[in-house]
Amino acid sequence: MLAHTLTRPAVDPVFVRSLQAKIPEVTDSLGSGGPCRSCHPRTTCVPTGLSDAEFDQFTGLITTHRRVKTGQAIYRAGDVFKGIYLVRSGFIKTVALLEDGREQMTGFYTGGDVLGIDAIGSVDHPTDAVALEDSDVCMIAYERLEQSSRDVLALQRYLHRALSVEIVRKQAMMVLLGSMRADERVATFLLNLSERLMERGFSASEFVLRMSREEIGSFLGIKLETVSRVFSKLQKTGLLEVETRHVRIVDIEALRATVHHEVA
Amino acid sequence: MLAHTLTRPAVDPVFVRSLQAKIPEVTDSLGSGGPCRSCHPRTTCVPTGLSDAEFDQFTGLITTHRRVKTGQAIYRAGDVFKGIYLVRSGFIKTVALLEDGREQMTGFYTGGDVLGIDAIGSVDHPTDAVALEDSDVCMIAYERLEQSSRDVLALQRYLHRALSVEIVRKQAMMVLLGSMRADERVATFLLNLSERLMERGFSASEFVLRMSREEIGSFLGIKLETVSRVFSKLQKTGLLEVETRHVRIVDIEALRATVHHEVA
DNA sequence: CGTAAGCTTGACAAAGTTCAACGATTGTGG
DNA sequence: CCACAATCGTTGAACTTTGTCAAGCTTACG
Repeated sequence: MLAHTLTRPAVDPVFVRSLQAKIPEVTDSLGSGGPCRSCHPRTTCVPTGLSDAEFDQFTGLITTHRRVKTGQAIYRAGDVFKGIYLVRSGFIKTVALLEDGREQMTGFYTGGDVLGIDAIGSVDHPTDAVALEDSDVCMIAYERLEQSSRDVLALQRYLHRALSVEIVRKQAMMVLLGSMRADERVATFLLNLSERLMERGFSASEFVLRMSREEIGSFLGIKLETVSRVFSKLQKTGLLEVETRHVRIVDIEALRATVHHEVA
Repeated sequence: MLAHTLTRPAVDPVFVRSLQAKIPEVTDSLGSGGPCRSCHPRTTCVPTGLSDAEFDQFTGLITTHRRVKTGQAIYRAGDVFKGIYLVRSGFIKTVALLEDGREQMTGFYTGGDVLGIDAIGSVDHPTDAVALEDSDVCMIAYERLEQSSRDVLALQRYLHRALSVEIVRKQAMMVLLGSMRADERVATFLLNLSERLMERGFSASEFVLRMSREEIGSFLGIKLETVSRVFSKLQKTGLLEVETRHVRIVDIEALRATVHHEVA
């Protein structure tokens, strides 16, 4: 019953700091009761409705704890699926590769997100997962999770929710890719990012993009030049301030209005 | 132990027939041991690795068996999520609706597919499910499935696989929507359809589309006119024969080559 | 049998891509 | 620690693809 000693710390208020002072004292917290002790509890990450015993059971599932440097892969498409990953800190992209070499970004994952869950019914991973900055992930072996989610209802629900979140997000991306114009896509992207950062305690209006224009474009189904042009346009119209990777949302309402563009 | 009396009949060789002679003797089979007795077992539908007892347990999960007429909804976005559906026969589309009225097709489902699984972690359904022809679906109440998948490993795996299939399909659609040109999208769509029909025992080269050009377009992120033009072009180049909704794939290899268009 | 809905095709407009040049930022090795 | 190379980002101009609008035709349905 260590759960009451749990430090779920107030999250870093300066978002940018994660770019400089990365990798907190991981090994330390590993020494004192499992790496998840200091994880931020989210709906998508550590289940919230767990008893102390259940929480211990959950953190006990963690098999591996891994640091990845910028550019390194956590797994590659075709790798044998061993388990899912909880992102502890950092920023990770997942990429699908077509036979002819074309790439499509399928998702961005940050602290509190569940990664690699799309492989859950398969033998191997369908995508690459690559760190966009030095990151920190925990693996839960699928076999153990499978077993435990049969024993503990809360874990089963947690797993189903994580899967559902993934489906709903992908579905939302289908809508974006299938029916939005470039400026709507970019606006939606920024609003989503803003919201997710806010959930994690960062500023909703000012942040640093960890991905290149090309990666944004690949995610949104447009070219990097188009991304750049939309940024410039949004800046010109006063909704946004952009300086390379530093973004400040000036008029969030107008940005929201951009998405549901009234066809004049 | 009734499982050996199971009639998993050879599937209808004439695909078109499902448009005329729909709805087999459902009520009869309901009377004699559950509607799933006559369901075609698929990786995505009835689990294949079940013992007789497990199979009975699975079919015992079916709460409701429902017929829907063309145009009727199985559920609407916002409806309370009660359970997932197994498509027994027919053809169903799922549609996401944006605030400003735009629609995006998120999927097509036919015999053997699992429907509504994207709601599994939520209170309500995120999409509409509407029948494109008279169809037949079975509902499995989520509460019961949740319980049973904790008791029976094979059911747990089945559920996970169904969820995974959904994610992987959506991911594939993201790739299509994010990186393919109109003719590649249409070709991919036809090839997928062909493959899925073949899996179900229908002709892979000749079939009837159950959806309109507009619905295809919505699914593929292009306008109906573009769908129509691509069909015409593929016909002109001899890869395809199209007559309104009747399609015959003439040169499947060339169609495959269309997808991975060598950028000359 | 007529009407509505769905499909095709053409001409034109708009959005996004491609290619290219240049400026800015980052990271590395001298 | 500076300088230079490599990568990344911006912008312009021409081009390609797809969307839009409109008309005419076919098919399905009441």
